[in-house]
Amino acid sequence: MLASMLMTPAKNAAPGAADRAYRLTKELVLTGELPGGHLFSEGEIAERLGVSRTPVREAFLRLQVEGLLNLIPKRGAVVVPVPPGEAEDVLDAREAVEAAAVRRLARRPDLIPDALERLHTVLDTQRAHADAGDLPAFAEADELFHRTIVAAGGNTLLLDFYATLADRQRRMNMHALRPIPARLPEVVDEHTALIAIIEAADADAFAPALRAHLDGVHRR
Amino acid sequence: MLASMLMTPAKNAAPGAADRAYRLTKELVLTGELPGGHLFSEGEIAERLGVSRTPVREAFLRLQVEGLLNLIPKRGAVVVPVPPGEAEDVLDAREAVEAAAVRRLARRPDLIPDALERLHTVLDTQRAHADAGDLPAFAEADELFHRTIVAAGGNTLLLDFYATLADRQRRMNMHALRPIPARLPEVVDEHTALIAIIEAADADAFAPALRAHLDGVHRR
DNA sequence: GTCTCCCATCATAGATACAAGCTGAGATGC
DNA sequence: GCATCTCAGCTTGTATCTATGATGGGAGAC
Repeated sequence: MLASMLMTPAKNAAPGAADRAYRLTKELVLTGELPGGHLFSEGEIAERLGVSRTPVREAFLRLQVEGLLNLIPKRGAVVVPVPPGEAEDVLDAREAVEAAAVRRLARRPDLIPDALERLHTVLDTQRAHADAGDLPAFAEADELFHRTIVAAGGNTLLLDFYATLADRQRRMNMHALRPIPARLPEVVDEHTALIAIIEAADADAFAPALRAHLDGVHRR
Repeated sequence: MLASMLMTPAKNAAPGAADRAYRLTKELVLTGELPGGHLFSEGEIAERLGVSRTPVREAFLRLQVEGLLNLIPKRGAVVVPVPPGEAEDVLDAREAVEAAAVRRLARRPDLIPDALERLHTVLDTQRAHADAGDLPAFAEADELFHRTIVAAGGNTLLLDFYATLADRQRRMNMHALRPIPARLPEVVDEHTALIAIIEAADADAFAPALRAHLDGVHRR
């Protein structure tokens, strides 16, 4: 399910018409190209990809489960609009999930060294992107950093859930904020501080620090 | 998405072959009638329900997204076995989600009175079932109690996620433990204590109390 | 007896065909 | 002009059909 997790971007040797339909449609929704509330049909996507309706149907079902599409029985599919308060909900959920991962680490200190190594690697990458001023790459590294924290906890359920949160965050950011170049070093510093807290296995200190960090980045 | 949330158990006027297939298959997996690791095919379910394979395929896809089925390209569907450590993961996740809900309540005290009323109602029901010694009803009320806490937080994302956790918990309990009659009053008492903490809006006290409670019930 | 290769069998993936429901625009009556 | 009725067109839901891939068991070589 999270197959493309840590592998190189291009890998899937599976052409799979259903997957293509899924990815395309999801991308259209997440980027806002299909705006919230928009009604469209399986046929449109099918034609656009040159496939039959069957794989598109499959894609729509997955997206409905993810809560991005609302399938109306004999009418079509509507893009679920970003609900009011979604930003708050996503941030709360992210905080809860990441904090849970760190709590687990505090209980299982043997997992910490490996986690630290991965986090430092990601952070180095992110710092390089910040220095280079590459905003998209920076944002991607940022997402990877936080996901790495969650992955370090080793809780598959939380990791999968976190992936859906990242999707929603991406969709929101599309319409709202983009990273401010001047703040990039600040973000890197805060990440460094988070790593220090993880290293100290101080689970109680992590949650407030993370909240402050997320607030600063996403609620300015 | 969580349409059947608070409505009476049976209601959906939509016969929908796809839904029937979904519910049947999910039940077979959750009850363990289809054991973990078992390989089966769309055709079996299709024949059993007297429908074509198409709606069954739909059901299988949903179950794959939920992580209960693993669809192998040209082979069939295997029931994902309960992974080792799943119990720990579910409990950690439940703790994280419920605690997040209570943190939100602590930040939004205006939501607390309504939450308390709902919780007391559910708890009364549960107490009655305990007195009557109705174990299944007690277990159901127990699940509703905890879900009510999450719902009170008003975070749709967390509530939906929590529903999937409840499914997994149900599946695990099928193979492992069942409630011990002698402990029922104790559970009610602990729930009462949790409500008191919510009433006091003491978010910091909630997480440890919940962990102790869940440990007592599910990790004895 | 054991290993290898080949193919009959079975399962999915996708395309196509068909049935049934919803909707909105235009016709109709007043 | 306005309300209502009707129906053509579009969309989904399900069934059926075809192509392709995977597998396991048996024939045959050794």
